Amino acid sequence: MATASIARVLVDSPLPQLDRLFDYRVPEALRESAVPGVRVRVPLRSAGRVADGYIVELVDSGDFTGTLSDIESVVSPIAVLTPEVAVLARKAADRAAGSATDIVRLAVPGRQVRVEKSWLAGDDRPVMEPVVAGPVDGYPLGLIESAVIEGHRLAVDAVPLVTEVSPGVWAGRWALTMAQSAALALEAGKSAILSVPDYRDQEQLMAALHSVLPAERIVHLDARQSNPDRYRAFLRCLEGQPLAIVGNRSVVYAPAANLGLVMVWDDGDPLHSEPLSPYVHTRDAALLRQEQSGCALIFLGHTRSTEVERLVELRWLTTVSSTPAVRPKVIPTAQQTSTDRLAAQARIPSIAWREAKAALERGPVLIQVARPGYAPRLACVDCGQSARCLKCEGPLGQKTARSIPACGWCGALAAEWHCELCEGTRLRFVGATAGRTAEDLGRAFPGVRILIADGDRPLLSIGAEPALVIATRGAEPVAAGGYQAVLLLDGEQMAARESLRVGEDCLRWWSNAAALAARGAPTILVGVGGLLASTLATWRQADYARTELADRRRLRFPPAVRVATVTGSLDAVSSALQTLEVPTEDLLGPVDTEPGSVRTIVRFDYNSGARIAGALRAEVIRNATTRRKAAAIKGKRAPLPPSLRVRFDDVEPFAE
DNA sequence: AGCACGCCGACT
DNA sequence: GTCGGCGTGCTC
Repeated sequence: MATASIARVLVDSPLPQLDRLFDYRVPEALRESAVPGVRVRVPLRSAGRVADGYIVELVDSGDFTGTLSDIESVVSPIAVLTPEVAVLARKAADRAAGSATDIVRLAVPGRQVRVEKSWLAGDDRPVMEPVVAGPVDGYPLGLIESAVIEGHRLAVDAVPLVTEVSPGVWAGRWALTMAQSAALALEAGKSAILSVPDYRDQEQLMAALHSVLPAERIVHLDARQSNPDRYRAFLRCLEGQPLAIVGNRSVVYAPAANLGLVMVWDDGDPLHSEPLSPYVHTRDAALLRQEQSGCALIFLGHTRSTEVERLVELRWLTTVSSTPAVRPKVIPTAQQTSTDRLAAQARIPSIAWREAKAALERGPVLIQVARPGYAPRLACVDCGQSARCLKCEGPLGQKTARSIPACGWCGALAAEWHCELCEGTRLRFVGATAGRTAEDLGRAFPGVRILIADGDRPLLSIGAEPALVIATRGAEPVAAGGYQAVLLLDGEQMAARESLRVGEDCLRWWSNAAALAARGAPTILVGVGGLLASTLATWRQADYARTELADRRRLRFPPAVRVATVTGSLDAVSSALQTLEVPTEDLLGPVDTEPGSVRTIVRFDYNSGARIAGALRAEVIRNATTRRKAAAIKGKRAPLPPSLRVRFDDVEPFAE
C-alpha cells in the first residue's frame, strides 16, 4: 500500500441514514486531483447510481471491510469544503440532530463553471496591501483590541448613535465598531467573519468597512446574491489572504483563511435563526466555530438576548460597555388623546405630537409603527377611508379573506359596517399598516414631506432635511445626522403579541430605533409602561435580560434549558421519546398539529444536549429506514405517515 | 431515495 | 417445477 489511497467521502444526500463518511478507492488517474475538500462523483450501491459528494479526508486504510468502489470522477480541482468547515459542519449537525450535508449546503455555494475557470486562471485576484488598523472608538482603550488579537469572547454593548462613515454616508455606529474590530483582525494577518441579520444592516456595515479597509479586503457572501456572485465571493475566501467576510446567517460557515474573529450583530434578530434544516442559529454556529478555531467571538447589540445573557452569567462571555456611556433620551408616555384634533385622529399623544412638531423644524422625525400584514387593515372601497370600529375607533382587520372583519383593538365583529365618511358598505384590504397610518399621520403634520419605509418600500437612508419617516419596526432608514425625534407609536400593540420573547423583541425594536436618533434628541415611547418602558428609558437592557432569564429559569423555559420539538405520527413520536429517558414533566405534549401528526416538546439541560441529540438522531434514522412498512400495510393510497422530524432550540412553539 | 435480495402464491 | 409479488435492508 502506497500513501493515502482511500478517500473518505461525505455524500450529498438528504437521507439521514447516509449522513456519514463512505470509503472509496482513489484510482491511479485521480491521485493528483483527489485531495480533501474537492467535489467528487461516486457510485452509490454497487455502481447502481452516482452521487455527488466531497472528499473529507484521505487515509491509508479505512475501517470498511467490504470491497471498495472507485471514485468516479473529481468534479473540480478546487478544495471547496475545507477541513475546518467539514469538521464544523459535522459538529453543528450533531448538535442539532441533523445532517452534515445540510450544513455543507449552507456553507458551500453551488459550483459555477465559468466563475471557477476565471478564478483558476487567476484573473480575479487583486493585489493586497498590508492592512493598517486604528483603535475601536468608543470603548475602553485596548479592550476590544486585545480581545481580537488574543481570541477572547465578548458581549459588547453597541454605541446608540449614528455616524458618518464617509462624506454624506451615514450608518449605525455599531457598523463602525464592527468594521474597526475586523480591521484589527486583518492587521494581525487574520480573517474576520461579520454576520448581520439582513441586507439593510449589510449595507451599513459595507459602508463602514469601506471607510477602514481597502475594497479588495472586503468580501460580501450571502444567499441573496446571484449564484455567480456568491461563488466568486466564496472562492475569494479560499485565496488564503485575510479578508473581512460579510454576510447574513450562513456566513459563519465561510472558509475564512486564518480565522481571527467572528462577530455577530444583533443576535436577537429572528433573521439569525436559520429556517433550513437543521435550523442551527447563527449564534450557536458562531460559538461552535469559536471553540473549534480559538478565534475571537463578539456579540454586538443594543440589547442583550437572553441567550447571550446566559453565556455572560456562565462567564463564557465577558461584557464590554462603551465609554463614555451614551444613552438615548427616552420619554415613556401613556396613550392619551391629544388635544389637537388631527393628532388625536392619528392616535398621537400630545407630548409626542409637540416633540415631533418641534423636531420637524430641525430635521427628520422617525415614526415607528407595527409590522405590515401583522393584522391586515381594511378600507372603504368608495372613498379609501380606513375602516374603523364603530364602537371604539380601532382599526378593522380580517384574519382570513372569508372571515367577518373585526376590530384590532376591542375585537368586536363589524358585520354591519358602514363608512363614516361616505356611508359605503364595501371593504378592501390595504396592504401595509404603514400605508394606512401614513395618511392619518400626514394629516396630523400638514405640509411635511412624508417618507414611508416597510417591507415593500425599502428605504435605507435619508438626508438631514425635515421629513416625517414612517417605518415599520426593523425597516427604519438611517438619517443623516440622526433623527431629531423618534416616536414609537405602536408599542402597546407590539407588546401585546403572545410570545415567549415578546419583551426581548419589543426592547430590541425600540432600542434599535432609538439608536437612530441624533445625540440628545427625544425618543417617545407611546402607550407602554412597566419594566419594558423603564428599561428603555434607563437604557439598561442587560438588566432586563437578567430578569428575563431568571424568569425562564423558574419556568424551565429556553434558553434556561434547551428544547427539541419532536413531530410525527403518534407512534413514531412516542417511541422516540421513550428512548430519551427524560422526566415526564420535561415532556410538553403531545399536541395535535396536522391530521395524523403530533408534536411534543422535550426540554433538557445543556449538558444532556449531546445525549438527547444522539438519541433523537438514531430515532430519525430508524424511522427513515423502516417507515415504508407502515405505509405499505395501510395500502398504497393511504396518506403517508409523517416521518419523524426533530428541531432543536426552536422557541416558536412557546408563542402559543 | 432507489435498487437488489428474499421468501410465499398462481402458472406454462 | 418456476415467475413474480412487494416487504426489508443497504448504500463504501
